[in-house]
Amino acid sequence: MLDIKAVRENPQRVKDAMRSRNKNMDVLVDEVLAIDEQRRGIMTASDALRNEQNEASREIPKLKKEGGDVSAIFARMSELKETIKKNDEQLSELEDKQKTIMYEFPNIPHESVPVGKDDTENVEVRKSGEPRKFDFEAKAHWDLGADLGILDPETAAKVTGARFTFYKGLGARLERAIINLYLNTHTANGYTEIFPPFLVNRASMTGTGQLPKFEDDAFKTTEDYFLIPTAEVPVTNMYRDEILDGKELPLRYCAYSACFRAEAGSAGRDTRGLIRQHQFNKVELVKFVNPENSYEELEMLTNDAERVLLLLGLPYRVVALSTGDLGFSSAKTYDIEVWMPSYNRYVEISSCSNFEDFQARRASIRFKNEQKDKAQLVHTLNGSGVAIGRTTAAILENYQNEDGTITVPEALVPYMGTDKIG
RNA sequence: GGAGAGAUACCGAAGUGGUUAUAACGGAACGGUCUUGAAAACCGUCGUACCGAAAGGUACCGUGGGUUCGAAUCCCACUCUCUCCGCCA
Repeated sequence: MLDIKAVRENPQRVKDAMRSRNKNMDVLVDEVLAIDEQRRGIMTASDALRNEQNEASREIPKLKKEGGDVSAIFARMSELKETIKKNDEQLSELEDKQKTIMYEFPNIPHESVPVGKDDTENVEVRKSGEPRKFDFEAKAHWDLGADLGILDPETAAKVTGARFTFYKGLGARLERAIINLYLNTHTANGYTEIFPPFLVNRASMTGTGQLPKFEDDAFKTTEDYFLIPTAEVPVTNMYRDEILDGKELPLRYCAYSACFRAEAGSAGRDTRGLIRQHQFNKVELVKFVNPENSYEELEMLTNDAERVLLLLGLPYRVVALSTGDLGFSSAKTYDIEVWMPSYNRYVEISSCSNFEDFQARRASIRFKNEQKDKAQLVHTLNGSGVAIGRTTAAILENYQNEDGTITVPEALVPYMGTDKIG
C-alpha cells in the first residue's frame, strides 16, 4: 500500500509511476485525494464534538453532587450523540472507500528499474554458464520422468486433477534432496530456517498483497483460510503488527513450503511437466531490513539465490524486470532464469524483489532503534531460493545422458545416495 | 466436540458505570547521581495512531455489535490462550 501522505504531497509522481506500469490511474488518484480531504474534514469536526462530549460528561457528576439541574446538559448530550453517530457512519464509509482505492495501487517502481512495456523489455544483467549442446536428441523432462518412472501426472490427474504430479522413487528422492541442499546452503549462509503453516488467514494474505486484488489466484478453504501461494506470506506475516528492535535488523529467514496456486488465466500454458503446477515446492528467502540499505540487501539476496544454481552447475541468467513486467507489490525485481533445453530458452526459477515499505505498511511491520524513537516501517524483501520443481525439471533436462539416464549433480550425490538415476 | 478460567502498555498486574488510562503498583529497558569499576541505593525517562502550522484535540483495555447522557467495567456474538474431559497423528 502506498502512503496517502505521499500521494497527497505529490500526486503527479504517483500518476507517472502508474503510467510506467502501463496503467493510467489518474482518475483514481484524484478521487482518493478528494475522499481523503473530505475524510479529514469530518474527522476534525468529529474530534471537536467528542471533546465537547467528554467535557460535558465530566460536568455531570459534579453538578449532581451539588444538586444542580442536569436536564439541560442531558439534552445537549443527546444531541451530540446523534451528530457523532452520523459523523462516524460517514467517516467509516469514507475510510472504507479510501482503503479500497489505496489497495488498488501497485507499488511505485524504483528509479533504477528499466522502463519498458512488458517482459520483452527486461534487461539481462548477467549470465552464468553456457547452454549445453547435445550430440543426441535431448528429451523434455516430462518424457524423461515418464520413461524413468519417476514422474506420474496421469495418476495425479485421477487422484486430484490436472496440474498435479506424483513423484516416485528417485524422483521423490531428488525433490527432497534439492530441498535439503538449498536449506543447508542458506542456513550456512546466515538465514534462519522456518517451517511455516501452509494455510494462513485473510489478514496475512492482505498483509503481503495477495488480497484483495488477487483472490481468484488463491485456493481457499471453507474456514476462510488460504493455501499459501509462497512461504513469503506466513514468514513475512510473522511480524505483522510488530515493532522490531532496529539493532536486530536485518532479519533473514529461509523457509521450505509447498506452494499452491490456482493459476487462474493460464489455462493451456505449460500444461506438460513441472513448470506450472497447482502445487509445487519452493525454498523462499525473506528479509526484514533497514530502509537505508534495502537495495544492497536486494543485490545480496539475489546472489544468495544464485548460489544454489552455481552449486548445481545449471546455466542461468539474471534479468532486471522492466516497469511493465514488475509484480504488483514490488519496487524492483530480479528474475533468475535457468536454461531449459525443452523450451530452448531461459525459464524463470526465482524472483527476487524489494517491496520497500509497501508490504510493511499494509502489514504494519515497524522498527525503532531506541525506545524513545518513533517507529518507522521496515523494508521487506524476498526471493525464491529457488523453486524446487523447476530445479528438478532443469536437472533432468540438463544432466540427461544419451541412454536416457540422468547424472546426479555432484552437490546432490550425498543427498541422493547415488550418482545416477536410471 | 464438552466444561471451566482468562485476554489491560515490553513483561507481570490493579482498576467492576462518571469526577486522573498522559493506565496505580512491581519488574525490564534507557539516562543520571554515587563508585577506581561494577552491583546496590536514589532521581528521572519509558505505548501507538490520526487531525492540526502550533496550542491543542481525538481514538485505542482481544475483535465486532448493543445498553446508557456517560462503558475497561453491564449485555450479545466472535477470536485467541490456559486447565480438565473426549477424540486423534
